[in-house]
Amino acid sequence: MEQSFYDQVYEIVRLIPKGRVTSYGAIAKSLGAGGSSRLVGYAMNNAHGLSPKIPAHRVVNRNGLLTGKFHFATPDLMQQLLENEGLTITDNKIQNFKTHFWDPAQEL
DNA sequence: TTAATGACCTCCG
DNA sequence: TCGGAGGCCATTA
Repeated sequence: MEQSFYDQVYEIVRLIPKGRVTSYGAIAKSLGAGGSSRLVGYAMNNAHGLSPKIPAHRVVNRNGLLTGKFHFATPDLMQQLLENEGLTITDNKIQNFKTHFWDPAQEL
């Protein structure tokens, strides 16, 4: 199987530095698929059993909201992981999201 | 090949 | 300000 959109997503997600977060749309856009923001989330669905582990908890929606937290082993896992990275989560939302935002296109 | 799905994003009321 | 509906596009069955 050739390097599909998935692999691109996985690679970028793995490049997310500790304590940083990004959005699905930003990843999709950096891949040149601006409109396929949903594909990023879809890829994450398969990223569950991949190795090395994909820090999907560092990927949130445009509002910095933990929309996909229910897809983790436990809904609290995502928030806990982010807090463990030094981030602050309130109401399933990342505080200072803009400050901790990591733009893949900026690194690539 | 066709049809259905999805951890999103944006617009309209 | 809040809620609902549509659109994008690749992957899977």
